Amino acid sequence: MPEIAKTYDPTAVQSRWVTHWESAGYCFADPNPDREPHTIMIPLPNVTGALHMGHCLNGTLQDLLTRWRRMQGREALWMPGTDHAGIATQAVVERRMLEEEGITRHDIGREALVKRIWAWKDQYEQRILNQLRQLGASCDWRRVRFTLDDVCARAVRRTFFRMFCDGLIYRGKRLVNWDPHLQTAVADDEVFTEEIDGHFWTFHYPVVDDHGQPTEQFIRFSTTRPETMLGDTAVCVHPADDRYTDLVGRHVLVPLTGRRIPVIADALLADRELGTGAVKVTPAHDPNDYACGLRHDLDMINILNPDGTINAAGGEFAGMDRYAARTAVVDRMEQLGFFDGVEERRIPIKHSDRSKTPIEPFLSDQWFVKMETLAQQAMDAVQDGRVRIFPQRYTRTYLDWLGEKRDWCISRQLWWGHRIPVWSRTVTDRAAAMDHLAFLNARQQDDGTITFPDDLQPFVAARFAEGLREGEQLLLVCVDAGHEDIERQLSDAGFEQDPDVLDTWFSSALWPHATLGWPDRRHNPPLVGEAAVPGVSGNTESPAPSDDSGRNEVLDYFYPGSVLVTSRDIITLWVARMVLTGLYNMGDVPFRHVYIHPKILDGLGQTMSKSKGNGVDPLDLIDKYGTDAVRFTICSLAGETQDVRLPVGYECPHCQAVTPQTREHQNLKPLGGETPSITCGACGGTFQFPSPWFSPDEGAPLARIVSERFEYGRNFCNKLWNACRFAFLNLDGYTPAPLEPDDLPMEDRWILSRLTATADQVTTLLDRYQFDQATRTIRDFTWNEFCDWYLEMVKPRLRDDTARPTAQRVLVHTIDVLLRLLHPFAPFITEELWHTLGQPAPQRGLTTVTDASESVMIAPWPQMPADLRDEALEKRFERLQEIIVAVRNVRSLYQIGPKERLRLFMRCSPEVARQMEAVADHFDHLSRTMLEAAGLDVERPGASANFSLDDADGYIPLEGLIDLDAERQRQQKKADELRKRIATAEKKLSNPGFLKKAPENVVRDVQETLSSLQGQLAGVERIIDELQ
RNA sequence: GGUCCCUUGGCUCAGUUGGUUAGAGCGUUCGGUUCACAUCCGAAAGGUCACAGGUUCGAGUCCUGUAGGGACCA
Repeated sequence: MPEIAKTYDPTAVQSRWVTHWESAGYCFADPNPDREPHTIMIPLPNVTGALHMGHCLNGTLQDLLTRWRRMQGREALWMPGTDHAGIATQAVVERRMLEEEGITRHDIGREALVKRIWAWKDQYEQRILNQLRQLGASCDWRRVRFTLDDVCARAVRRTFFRMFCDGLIYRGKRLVNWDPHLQTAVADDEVFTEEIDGHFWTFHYPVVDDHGQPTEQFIRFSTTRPETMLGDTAVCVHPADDRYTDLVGRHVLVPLTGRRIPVIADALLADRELGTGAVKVTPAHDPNDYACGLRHDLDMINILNPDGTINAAGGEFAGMDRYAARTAVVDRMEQLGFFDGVEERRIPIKHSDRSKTPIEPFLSDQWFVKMETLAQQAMDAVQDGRVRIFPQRYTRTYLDWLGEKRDWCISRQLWWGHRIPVWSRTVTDRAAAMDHLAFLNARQQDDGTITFPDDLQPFVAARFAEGLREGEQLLLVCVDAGHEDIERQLSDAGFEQDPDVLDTWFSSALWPHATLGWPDRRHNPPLVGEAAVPGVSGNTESPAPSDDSGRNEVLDYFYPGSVLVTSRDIITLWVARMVLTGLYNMGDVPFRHVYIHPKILDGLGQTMSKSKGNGVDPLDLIDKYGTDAVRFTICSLAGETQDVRLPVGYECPHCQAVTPQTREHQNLKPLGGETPSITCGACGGTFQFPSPWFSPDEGAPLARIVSERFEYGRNFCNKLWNACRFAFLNLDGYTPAPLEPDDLPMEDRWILSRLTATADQVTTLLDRYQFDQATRTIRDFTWNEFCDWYLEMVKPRLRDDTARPTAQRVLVHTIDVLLRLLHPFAPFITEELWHTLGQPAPQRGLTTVTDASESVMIAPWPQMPADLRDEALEKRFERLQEIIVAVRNVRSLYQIGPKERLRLFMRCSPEVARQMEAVADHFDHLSRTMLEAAGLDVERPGASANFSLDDADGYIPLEGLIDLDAERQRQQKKADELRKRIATAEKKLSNPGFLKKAPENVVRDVQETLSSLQGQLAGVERIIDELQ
């Protein structure tokens, strides 16, 4: 018999099986015509930092689905990989560089910075993939991809090229968040708002007539940024504002620039209630003004240089820093007599998260994807059900966002990412422009389109765009991947590649087909360690080959995916874009289902995020509670509506007291000084703690992160472990043999019935992505039915030579099924127990005996025969449970020790009496009670405790222990309660509306309840009588 | 400003299309070292389902409004 520890120790078990599963290749997925595929693409975590509990939930659910489908016989692919996350990753590396070496990217140049970022990426990619492995993720690790690797890069180039050819990509102006300190644009989510002390100035502009001559009228307005007056191109009022109606359509003069600008009416920008009701409009330096500028076709004047100084458009203020210019502008306006006053005010200012300095809205040249048709197609796919989103309410988020059809800005002024594959040079004369492309034999057609010879056309395209200056033309040439020779020739001919890189989402949008090798239709995608097949033909249509020269079977087989598992903030950023590019490149959706899981919040209710410093490393919790406990708990929390709040604390390494994590802890950083530490409130010792901001000092006392919510999972694992431990200790002499279910004792038939119901229910719940309920269902079965009742009931049989073989077989079979059911939730402990069980019981089964599979991971998902379910039996079993609970209640009430044997008398119908007698043995060992008598003629023995069920009264003689008054009171209370319920039921049944309109079965149920309650009341009243 | 979500015993949460007596874990109280498990076993206490209206024979569940909390988009 195997040695088996008294407590489940996860650590050793976990590392053993991670290695074993991988070397056995169970998680590899390859095209297999005999199986239906099941594909999950990981929502690629970015390489800025380590994974936190949000990713842990995300990964756990994907692994659960993957393992479940694999057991169901599907060829289950879970594709792993990471995302380069352009801005975020470049930002961390730049910040570290600045903090540790005091240098910026301009000091080291593009190539060196990118090299540093690659080093960072290598480190974190490894860390992330390791975290996933420790979580038990059964990804196909041979297929790991990274959004900047060769395979993904080719997909990016091809997509860009196709969109360029289709006229879906264009260059245009756009307001971005400009960080003048770092001289880069930052994304909206890299910006935070902070209130600072500022000023609110009021000025006025003179209204001028058609000849530019001042009239007597003025318009007053207020601003927090006076320097932007240098770029004003309108003054705006509300169309319904009577004060200004006559001024709309006329002009005012900007005194600083001498510019004559219109007074316009715009209900979206102007607010009658606010200040003077009039606002200045600076379209090039304010998002709202920009939108207004587009609506009214206003001039957009950029007044800033990239470093935040005023440019030539600022006239006399040119060259001044924007804040110096602000003072100078106010002074000048005052001198000129247009200044009306100033007040102190708290002003919300947007700051760059990267430099912590204020950002400026800044108009710049960007690349865009036209969304009109692409977005419509992506909407159609959800509306007609080709993609279904669970829970359904999130379809609205998706449709609303896509419905705006705002063009997608895909360029980023960064160095880390896919460089935009466009080479350009300015030209003044379109007709002569083809000379620059003579080496490619380019020709301009009558309609202005530029064509290339047939052998070049599939991978080179060119077009004109507006240049930076008036009248200037830009000749754009886009080249597909794999044609470095042409790129070189373009450079030689004076073309320059665009310095910007593509938005990260552009590459992650392609993830579902790029990782499967698209656009290569002739070769399977390379596995880790293999080189990509070079020289893929540059056919823009990339059709599946019709000849036998090779097929990308992986793409054909695994696309489209089955389900995408992610959280709701990703719906717009990523889900929508994946659908869009999937339809565009593949002509089919990237996945059939999207499952949106809750977000993990910290103890303060903020979402856990890499940038907030409140992330909890799952490995910390795994270290404390074990992987399965973490997985099981987190699954149990994954409901449909609520986010998951996860308060954590630091466990003192000296005394194990827990200090709850606060916002202060989250924000502690060394900032060049000592590593932060915490003083324990219980023992006064100090310790360091894990943080995303720094590494603890070598050898310093280190707290680990704990969260008592995971005790739920840990306790469950231990319970399961011990249930199996008990079984193994009782499997001496086990022999496999087929059983006839109908011949089994009641408890066997009951547990098999319950097991069948449980297996069915879990399957149904997983089908609906109801992970929390599935978890609860399994736990309830395991703990409350299998352990609390079945194991207790089977104990006597395991000690009985005659009964033992059958008991062992049913026990083994039940555990076998249970381990399989639980495996997707808790892979490690189930695998360990599967192998432990395999030693005494290598062959098992109920009606047919087979060899157990070599791993539970590849064992079949339980599908129990429907006829094992016996609801009538379950009903009878419930009565048995009720009686035992009632007896235990009496024992507890009268404080009778567990060893003292009680005697039980039951007054009930002969039929119930027969059933009681059949299970009388169970009374003895489950409640240490002898069933003395059962039947209609049973009389209450004197001095006994009493209880009353639906169809039976019970008496337990307790000589000398019964307190008559107390007993009477207890029964009275019970009777009162019953009368109340009877009144409720009677009221219902006397309601004609209820009888007429309620469904028949509901009425019948109430009638049955009533008679049952009346029966119980009669029993209690009889008992009360007898107590007199 | 728009959209969505949440408010159920001390705490954290379930509650499927409205239908018998609203459940669980933790915590609390009482009692337990019977040869699987004290990360355990047995028993118990504890809820006018945020508030106000409405629909309905019937509302924790559907509708409207109010208050508070949160998320996403602008």
